[in-house]
Amino acid sequence: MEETSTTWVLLGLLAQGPKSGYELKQIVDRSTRYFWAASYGQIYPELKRLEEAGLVAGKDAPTGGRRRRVFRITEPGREELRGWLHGTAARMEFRDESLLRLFFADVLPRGEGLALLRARAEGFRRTAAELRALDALPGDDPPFVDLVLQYGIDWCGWVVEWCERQEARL
Amino acid sequence: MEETSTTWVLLGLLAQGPKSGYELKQIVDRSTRYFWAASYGQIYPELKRLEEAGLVAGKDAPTGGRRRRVFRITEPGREELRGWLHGTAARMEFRDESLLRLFFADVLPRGEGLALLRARAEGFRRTAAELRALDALPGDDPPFVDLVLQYGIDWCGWVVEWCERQEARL
DNA sequence: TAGTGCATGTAATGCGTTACATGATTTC
DNA sequence: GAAATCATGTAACGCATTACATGCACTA
Repeated sequence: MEETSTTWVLLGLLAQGPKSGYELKQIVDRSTRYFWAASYGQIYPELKRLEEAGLVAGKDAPTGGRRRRVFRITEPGREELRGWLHGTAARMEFRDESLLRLFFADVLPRGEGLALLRARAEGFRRTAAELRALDALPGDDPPFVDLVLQYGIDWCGWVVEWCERQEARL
Repeated sequence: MEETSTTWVLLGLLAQGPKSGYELKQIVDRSTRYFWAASYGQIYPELKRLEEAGLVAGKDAPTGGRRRRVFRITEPGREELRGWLHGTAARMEFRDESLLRLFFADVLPRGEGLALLRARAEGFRRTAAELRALDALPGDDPPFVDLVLQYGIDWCGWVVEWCERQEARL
């Protein structure tokens, strides 16, 4: 099976326990979407592909008359996941508009350029608050899940400080 | 005109002086692509659109018998660019595979999880070196262009330290 | 004269989101 | 009984990359 970018999110989340497509989307939106997004249009077809490849197994599990399909990871699926975890190639892509603005700030008068630094700091302050709220949510996350959340918070804090430092310097 | 994500890179780069589509691509690949990529398949059609909208002006400037078309930004183009620079909405998207790996590291034995931290640090050490090489290149960049490069270098350094700190802690 | 770099452009393809259709259940 | 939420799925669309076609110019 040809792996897509959603393969690993789904396999990784299902390794923590069986879930429906809908649940997977909810979880992604509260966790990985900050560094690895996935939409319904990818999740449902990909689950089908994973099932055909035998990496996950789906089972009908309706709640009342409402249809529902829960997937669990299979042993070959776990194997595949471990293989990927041991891999080294790490795709990495960013699209950071406020950084792009900063990059072109030379066309503006000095003061307005510095305002862009302030705006960037402000944006990251907001994201930091968002992540701290996620952190404060009840529920006990496994250590590495927690570590990554902490990374996000620390990173936002660092960016804010960096912007403030540069603004002061210039 | 409907703005796309390439609109601003092109307008911003052309604000620093007239360039051909080919040159724009070269510059993007050595600078903005770290936080804002653009390919030929976007650049050439977008230049055409920008010209139709009067935001840039193209002129044939062949070198010998080799055809070549150079674009400069117009006053309305500059206006448009300034408008965007003053905007606040800042799109921001990441795809960071090594972070995704870390997020799922709980399925691995402790030691192998920590190895993922080391691998991440290693990746960022390499990127830092790449950026420092760009920085060492001759040529005098405007202050904010330089600032953004410095941001990249500092950020990579911070990530490396963060990973080392966490590895030591766990 | 072969290989590399300059230069433009597009077609095919793939990735990913958005919006929608459908319908059951829960909550107010 | 209206609204929100659970739940699945797909079609249409837009964004972006890749690969290719074309051809000139330089250099080893």
